[in-house]
Amino acid sequence: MLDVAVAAGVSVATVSAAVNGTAPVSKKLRERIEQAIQEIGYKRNAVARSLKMGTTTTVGLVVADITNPFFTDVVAVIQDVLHRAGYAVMLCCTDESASLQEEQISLLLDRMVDGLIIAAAGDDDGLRRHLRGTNTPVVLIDRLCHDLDADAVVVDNEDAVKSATKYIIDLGHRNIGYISGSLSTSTGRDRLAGYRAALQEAGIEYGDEFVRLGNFRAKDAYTATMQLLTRPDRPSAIFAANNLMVIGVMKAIRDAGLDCPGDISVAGFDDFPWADVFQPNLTTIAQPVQAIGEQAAELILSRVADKKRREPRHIVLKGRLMIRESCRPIMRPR
Amino acid sequence: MLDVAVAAGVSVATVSAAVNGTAPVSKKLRERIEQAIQEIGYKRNAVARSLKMGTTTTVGLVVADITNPFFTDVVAVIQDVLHRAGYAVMLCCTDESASLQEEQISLLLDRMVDGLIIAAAGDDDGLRRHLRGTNTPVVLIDRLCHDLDADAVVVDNEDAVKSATKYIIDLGHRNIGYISGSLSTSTGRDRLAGYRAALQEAGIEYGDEFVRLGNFRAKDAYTATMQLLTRPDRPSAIFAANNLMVIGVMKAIRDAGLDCPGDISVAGFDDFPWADVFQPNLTTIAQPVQAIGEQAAELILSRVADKKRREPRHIVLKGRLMIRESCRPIMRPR
DNA sequence: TTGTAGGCGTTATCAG
DNA sequence: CTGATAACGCCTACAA
Repeated sequence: MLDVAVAAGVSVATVSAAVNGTAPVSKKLRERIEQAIQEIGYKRNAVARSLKMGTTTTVGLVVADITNPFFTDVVAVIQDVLHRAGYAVMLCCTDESASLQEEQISLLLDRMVDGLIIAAAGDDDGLRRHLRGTNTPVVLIDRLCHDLDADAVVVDNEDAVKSATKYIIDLGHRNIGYISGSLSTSTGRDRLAGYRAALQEAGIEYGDEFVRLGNFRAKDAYTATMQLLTRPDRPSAIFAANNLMVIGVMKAIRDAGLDCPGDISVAGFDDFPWADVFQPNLTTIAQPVQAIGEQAAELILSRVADKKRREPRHIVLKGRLMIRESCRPIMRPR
Repeated sequence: MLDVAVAAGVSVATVSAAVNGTAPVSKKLRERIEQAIQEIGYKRNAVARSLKMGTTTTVGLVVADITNPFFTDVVAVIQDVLHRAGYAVMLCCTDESASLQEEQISLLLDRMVDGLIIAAAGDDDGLRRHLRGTNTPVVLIDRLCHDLDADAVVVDNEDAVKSATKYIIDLGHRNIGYISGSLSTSTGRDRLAGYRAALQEAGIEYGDEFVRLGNFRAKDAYTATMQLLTRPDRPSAIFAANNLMVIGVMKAIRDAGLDCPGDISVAGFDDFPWADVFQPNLTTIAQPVQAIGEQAAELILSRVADKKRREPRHIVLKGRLMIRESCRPIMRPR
């Protein structure tokens, strides 16, 4: 910047004013400065600027699994609106590990991100500890954190799973397997609660033996499903609590020599772009990814702009049941 | 840091030395400093550090489409190894737009990233112009940029598509449709070249009417495929030049009331985790995503560590044809 | 309208 | 071993 200043024969203050439009600068000088900038190839150093201003125009985004299409969809829209607002996003991935998550958040906080959007992984304690200290705005997405009064945008998981389970029950199923996500996340807990609520409402007794932990991952879901399938009273339907796990469920069904939906019905949380193209067409719960991303981005933007507003805002959106062909009615002896 | 210094009764210089291990500090003082740090809850300000050091321990990662599973897989491993090395990654998404790409690169360069990993979108001119000026290390992934002597890790696209096309030809197909990616990317061009090479080698005449532009997107691939399917001499097989486009192709085939592989065979670039679970099991070319990510990350790391080494290194890996069930032999009248 | 000077939090250099 | 001090590049009073 100093180079530009001498080249244009002005002071650095004038250059700064011209570049940022902070103070009025005569047209003549502005032009000289523009030209000098071109010639020198000057680029403003955002690091120095950040140090002085105490703001980085960067927000940190930490998600549990960047490989999960649901998260990538959300990340894409967040990235899009944040970029439009002049913000960069630093993406971190925690691999569903609480310790990695703490590291990543530290890393982001060190770099003075202006805000943090987090899809929390694992245990809430670490999160709270890390976030309590700072006054960096935080918005939680997808998963809530108990006792942390941050903004959040989530889906009504319980309601969504409840209606999907009800749909399966209405098809005549009674033995319904459930492949659960990690219960240390709010989504894991809420979705399971939806399943139980639907069962209870239908007067079906809940049995622990029908729910198996899949940890939101295809591999774990595979072995969990295998356990279900080898039971003498194997379920006639299975619900998987996220997209990755549905894949594992389907793989297990195939390897067990079974057919979906012929032998067993399947439904899962999260939709796929290809869900209605390949067989069997999967019945799923579609999340409003676009809205989630937009709301999260706007929430963080408004927080950053106005740090004082204190009452946390929770936005809860609805999932949508996409009925396709992977669930089939069952004839029950009467 | 000053607070820590006064709390520990030492100078900031000593604190800095203790924190970074830059200079020997007596055990006694070190302990006092440690304690003061705990009490105050001091965290080193990475921005100030960056300004002083001229290094941000951050690398920029710009990809054309964060929604594409191929890219997310690669991003995940890059993120992983970079994080392990203490680097943060700033992710930007260009949506296959050249202008957006320039913006994103500017943004990253402003923030003084130590290195740049780029899956280039669109036209090469802008890229070159932006990258020539800086001496920030760059490694290109997936797509090359003509006349830019940067490190790169790519797949031998021509070879991979050639062998896939040969496989289809050996099945007896002669009219083979090709849904191409954007020809302003090296992958778009190289993959098409592979298709043409296989045709030529088999003595099949190449016809422009059988190749349609899908721009690496499902939607464009859908309409492109529809054009192919409504021809009187509709192809008996179609190859799609990436994962997103295969989805579009399959959707079009379904909507045209056709069956794959009964009526028409399909193969595509990029594998899916679920490719062998749903019907039809898709025949694909699997890319070595793990290796691509690792190599790219290590390349940028070594560049950052040692800026002087000048000769660019190109790493080219091989794709692997995953033969499944979406291509079927054809009986030809003789 | 323009210039000068001080400081953001660190680190490096050099005396003590 | 430890402490004072000068940058790093930018922005903002305040003065001219």
